[in-house]
Amino acid sequence: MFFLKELPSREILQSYQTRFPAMNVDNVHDALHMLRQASLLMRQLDNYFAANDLSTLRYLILIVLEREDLPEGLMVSELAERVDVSRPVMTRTVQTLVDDGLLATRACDNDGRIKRVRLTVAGHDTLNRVLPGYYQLIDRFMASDTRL
Amino acid sequence: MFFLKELPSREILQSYQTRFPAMNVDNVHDALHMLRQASLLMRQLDNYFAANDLSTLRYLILIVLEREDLPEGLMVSELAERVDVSRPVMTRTVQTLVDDGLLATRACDNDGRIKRVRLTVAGHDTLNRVLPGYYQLIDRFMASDTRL
DNA sequence: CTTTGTTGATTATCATGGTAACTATATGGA
DNA sequence: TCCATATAGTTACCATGATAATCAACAAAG
Repeated sequence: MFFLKELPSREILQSYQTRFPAMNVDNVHDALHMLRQASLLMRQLDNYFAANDLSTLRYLILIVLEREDLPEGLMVSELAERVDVSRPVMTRTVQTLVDDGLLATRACDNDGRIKRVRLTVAGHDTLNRVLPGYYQLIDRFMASDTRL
Repeated sequence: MFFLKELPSREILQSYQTRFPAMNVDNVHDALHMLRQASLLMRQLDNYFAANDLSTLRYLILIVLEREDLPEGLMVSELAERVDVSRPVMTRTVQTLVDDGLLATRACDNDGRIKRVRLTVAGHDTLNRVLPGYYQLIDRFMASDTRL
């Protein structure tokens, strides 16, 4: 994600308001502020995960699997649904996590179409290694956030 | 951008808190909520711009140029700086906007390295066509937002 | 005036998101 | 049973972000 370095001031938004009366200056101002804050936090998170051989998506897959904690694991399509990403992207990303030893897959006995994905021990370990710094990063970001 | 469909409840965050005492439950909760809201709004904006032969980046380039309103226009690197995107991406995207007739470029007289980018009439028209719906979309999103 | 370094823009390549189309398996009705 | 349809996963391809390397033009020092 990315966003404007310098957001439009309220004065500039006011001038747009005369051109487009439907707009609400406060709502637009708040929305732009939120988008920028989210953009900055996402960038920090991306960098943090990248420094730990992960990505935001790879992390989310691990955390979802840990949270569900099903011995059978989850289907690729269930993961895609929960993380809100397309199935082809999930297929590809799960494959890289299997290659890296953080996930394991098994064919389903009853249904030949289904592949079940679960965390390996290394996957659990990676999560435990990464989570403290993740929470710390969020804490610091929110503490320094000059919200309205 | 993307994000979890279902965020961890406060209870789940509490249980993580016992494992990782450094984390602040409220901060993490607020941060995750913000990230998801931003993700949902970004998706709506992306769809809106795509339906108007734009993208978020293409829109931002147009709005920055209109806001600065310099007859000479802006350099590619100045645009990249303001929109917070890499210069190669800016080069590529400016080129597509020139191809579509929304921007025009001119070499600088004094300095052969510099290329100045400015809005065409069609570029201005596109902005004016797109802005009302853009503000309306943001207004509606913020109005429906169940913030904390 | 030439060499050296800097700056603006671009090219090449990679990463990671998406959609469309395909394969294999399962399911349900004629 | 057999065919039509649906579902899970994948493959192929495209869009758009990044970084590293390259090219051309400028500037400054010897």
